[in-house]
Amino acid sequence: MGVGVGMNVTFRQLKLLEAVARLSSFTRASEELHLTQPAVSTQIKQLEDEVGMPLFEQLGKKIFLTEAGREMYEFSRNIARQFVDIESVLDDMRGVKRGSLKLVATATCKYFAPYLLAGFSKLHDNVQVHLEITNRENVVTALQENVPDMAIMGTPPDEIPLNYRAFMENPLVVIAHPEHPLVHEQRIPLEELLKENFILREKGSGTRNAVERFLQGRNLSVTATMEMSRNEAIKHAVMAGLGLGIVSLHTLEFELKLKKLAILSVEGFPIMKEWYLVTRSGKRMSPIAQAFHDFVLNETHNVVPLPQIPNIII
Amino acid sequence: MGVGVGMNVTFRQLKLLEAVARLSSFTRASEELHLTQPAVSTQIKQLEDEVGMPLFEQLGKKIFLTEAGREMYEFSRNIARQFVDIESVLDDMRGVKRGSLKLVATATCKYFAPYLLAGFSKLHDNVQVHLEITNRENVVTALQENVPDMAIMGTPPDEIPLNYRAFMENPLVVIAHPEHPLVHEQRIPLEELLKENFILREKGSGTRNAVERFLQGRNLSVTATMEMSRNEAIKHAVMAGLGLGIVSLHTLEFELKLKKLAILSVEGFPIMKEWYLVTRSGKRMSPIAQAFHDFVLNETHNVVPLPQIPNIII
DNA sequence: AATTACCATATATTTTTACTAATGGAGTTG
DNA sequence: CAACTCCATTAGTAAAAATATATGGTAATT
Repeated sequence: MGVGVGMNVTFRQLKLLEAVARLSSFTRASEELHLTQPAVSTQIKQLEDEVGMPLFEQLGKKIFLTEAGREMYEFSRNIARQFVDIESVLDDMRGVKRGSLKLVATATCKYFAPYLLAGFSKLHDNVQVHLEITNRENVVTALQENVPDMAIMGTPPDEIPLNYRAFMENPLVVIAHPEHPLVHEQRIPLEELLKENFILREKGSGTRNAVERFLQGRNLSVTATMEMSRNEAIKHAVMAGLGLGIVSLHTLEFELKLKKLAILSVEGFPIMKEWYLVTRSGKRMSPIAQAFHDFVLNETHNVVPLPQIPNIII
Repeated sequence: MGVGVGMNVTFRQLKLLEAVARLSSFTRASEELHLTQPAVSTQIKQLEDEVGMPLFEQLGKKIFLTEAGREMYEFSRNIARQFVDIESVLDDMRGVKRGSLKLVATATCKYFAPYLLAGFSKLHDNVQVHLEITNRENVVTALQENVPDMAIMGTPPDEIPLNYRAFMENPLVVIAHPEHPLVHEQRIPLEELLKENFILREKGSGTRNAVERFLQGRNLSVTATMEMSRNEAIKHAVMAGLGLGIVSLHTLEFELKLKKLAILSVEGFPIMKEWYLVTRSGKRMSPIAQAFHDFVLNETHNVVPLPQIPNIII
């Protein structure tokens, strides 16, 4: 059932009550509110009917509140106070001063998404940003359930109607141990590359899909000697000399600087994917979400460090 | 200035918001509130215009609250809660369960008014009763300023328009020291009485006025050898043998029982005044005030002990 | 007694609100 | 793909609510 408010009191009546009580005059209240005096009289009368007791009494020229009137006056002050509160909350929300932003992103985003959040947070003090990093499947169900304001992922799903915007390149590169024999070759043909052992992400992962689509376009395919569900695990396997890997360049910031891994120059690589900002179509974005959206589209390149590909001329 | 409630939100809109949010459906909300779906849509839209942000979003078939919507939902719950509170307060007031009653009374009332209050209080637990005993002048100004719900006095003033109802007799009697020579005479003629010394209330007091009017009607007058502003003082003076006094019978409860004072049998006495329950005309009596008014008119004789006049056959 | 200040009330008018009916869009379901 | 659900929107109409205008009463003021 509903709220159980039996009374048919309107805010307007409370406003009038407040004015009349404060000014001790129907006439002056009517002037303040740009009404005629009878309008005030009838409204107050209706309120009195709702309350079931007189709220004012006129003795001679003077207007007094009855006891019920005093209660209702107090009540209307309380209500007014609540309005002031909610208004300031709404003002803040409109001004992107306050609120929250909930993001969901696929695993690889953890290498750059924090830079985006940090940059955005710096601009909006009282905005709570929440980022959940999870696998692709969970990202999709989160979108379906309308949990986040937005998602960040490499390939928008097609199960649900979505809006997406690419905002950054996502180069997939082949990585090898720095002392791997292929490291110093240029423009390695794919056929040659595929003779190597590969440590890949599991089937169904965005990266794996992209690789397979890429090879399929050339009537080739790859078999993984090992499958791993974490980029970190793949990198370590490659560092351990167990084979080659294919990962997003974003995952390699430190390993390249420390020369723990090398990027191979392979024909057709890097596979150029993109990172997408994804919202459910029809989603009414909050001012904050909109602000973040704009921020990402305009400022990503200023905020996210993309590792350089050192030994390859594209 | 006013309350500063800029928003033109109506209570109705909040009710709809609450219903839509609770049922996650415009259509079902419209059914619950016996409205059509477009009516709900337009009201919510107006509310959204007031707020300046969308409150709901539709994704697929499902309706979700936006963040602003959640704030407004919370807000409407708060408001509804306040309404519930005030309603119970008003219910109590209507049922005479709660509230306050403010009385003002002239000095002599202190001998019986407490019995009225006690009797009334016994019937109404949570009613705060306040009684102020003061001189006649203050009672009048209190009435003028509309401070009390009601006044109790012996002679209603004619300076202000009033309603008054007599509720109890107020016999004025002549008192003497128990060994005064006149004590055993019956039907003492006034002329003889007036040869005595008199200790009277000051001019302008209700008792004094009544006495003077009474004598004036018979072309007589009295001069006070002493004037005192307190009934207690008069009684003590009489007990001390300084002369005769004229006081309300109500003041004599204990003195008669203890035979400290005697009442004389005087021609034309006791002067029969009455006690009046006085309200400003036009005063809208609260349920409590009304209840007290009725109580006094009906129950006074059960509650107030009126001393018997022992040695006089009226 | 006349005037003034103030509120109540009746009637007329305007504004708001809601309904009906119809349509369209978006998404879900069979 | 068709049928269906749900909400948005529009137009026309009816009903309800709020307001204005005009008038009258009461008490204070002169």
